[in-house]
Amino acid sequence: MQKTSISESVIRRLPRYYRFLSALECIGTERISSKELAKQLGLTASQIRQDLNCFGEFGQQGYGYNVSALRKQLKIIIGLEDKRSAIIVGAGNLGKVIAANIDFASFGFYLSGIFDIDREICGKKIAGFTVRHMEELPLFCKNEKPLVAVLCIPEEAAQEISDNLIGLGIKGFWNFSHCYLNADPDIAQVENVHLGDSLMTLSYRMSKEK
Amino acid sequence: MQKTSISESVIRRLPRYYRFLSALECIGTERISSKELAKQLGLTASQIRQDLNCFGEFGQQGYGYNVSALRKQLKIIIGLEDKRSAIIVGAGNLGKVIAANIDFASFGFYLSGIFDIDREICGKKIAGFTVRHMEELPLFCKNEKPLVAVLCIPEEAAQEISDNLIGLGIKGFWNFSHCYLNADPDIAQVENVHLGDSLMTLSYRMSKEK
DNA sequence: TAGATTGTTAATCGATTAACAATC
DNA sequence: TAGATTGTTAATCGATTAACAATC
Repeated sequence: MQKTSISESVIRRLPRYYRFLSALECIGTERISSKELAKQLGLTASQIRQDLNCFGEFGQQGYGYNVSALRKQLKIIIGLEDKRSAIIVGAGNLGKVIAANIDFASFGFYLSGIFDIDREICGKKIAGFTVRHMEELPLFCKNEKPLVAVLCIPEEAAQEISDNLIGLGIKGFWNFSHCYLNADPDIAQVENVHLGDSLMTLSYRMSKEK
Repeated sequence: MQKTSISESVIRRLPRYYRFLSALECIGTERISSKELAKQLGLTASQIRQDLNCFGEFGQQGYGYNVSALRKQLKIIIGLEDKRSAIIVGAGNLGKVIAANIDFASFGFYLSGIFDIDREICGKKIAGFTVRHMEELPLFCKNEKPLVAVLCIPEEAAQEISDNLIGLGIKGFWNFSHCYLNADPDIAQVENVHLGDSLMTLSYRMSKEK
């Protein structure tokens, strides 16, 4: 189905393609050429054709790409049609926002539980879920077998907790704690969301010293 | 002070260097070689030396780099010692989390105001700031001259509001709305935080179809 | 058929890595 | 001095862009 190994740069562009095609489909556009797509996304037509051809031949000479068909393909490629169990670990402000605002279903996940170490928070309802204490994790994971953990915990706790979670069968982390997790890529995938780094790059570009 | 133009890849690595050096300084490490730094960060020594030499000569042959001196330099390079006014636009869940959890001062910014369009929210206190109505923005910007706006608003509103803000003198956006803003890089810098795209890349890597 | 646009190969460009003289 | 490690130039690698035959 796909070329040997897809580069990180290509993977990072897939969501943009998918979102743009979704928007096109919404407004009823039926077909689009790589040239037009490139123009709208600020890329080159070559690049888009190269990227898509990593996964198959989705276009037609002389016509271009069918918007809904290509969108559907990308949806499958990115894995958005899967239904994978996810838990949130850490029910502070950030955990709450994510539970309430991320539509996991549209990313191929469903939320199956929210955990915190603070007994004050446990028992409260967030986004329809009763927050459980982290000591319930082993049993919960044994039964529910969540695949992914969203880490909304402090930096200091992240490495230890993620190690434990790997032991409980977690295979992927969406990591909001301010650290880079150390995990064997054969065992677990880590997607770091490093808000501080993001703000620093903005700071760099705003700084006068250039 | 610096080579003609710094590549995006280098800029994205600067925050990691800075954070790692901060951690080293915390535990009292005085010097470090590019070799050791590379090992710890999963990069190559060459790359680190190349990156740093974009900005100056901070090391010493036979010794390596002085941790606090290099950290200090990076702090200046990234602009973290600046004091730039920032506002939050959109005081929903996300705006609240950012107001409460991001230590703007450590990134070279200070929060000067929080705005929302919903009159229900206006007047309430968030992180010590009284939420103001967005119609106060023109006057506020004229007086306070904020440089950066953190956009915590829905996708549909983002382009229009950011255009208005540019008209009011805003020169940079930390954009949490789920869209890519269209802004002339000569006029305003945009740093997009696209949580959906981030989760999609994790989805891709977790998907079985490979 | 003629025009358009793909998939794909070749050329270019830029970023990463390796090598090494300079020097602390 | 000898060993270590830098700054920097050269070599390699990979990603992007250009070109074009295939074909709808």
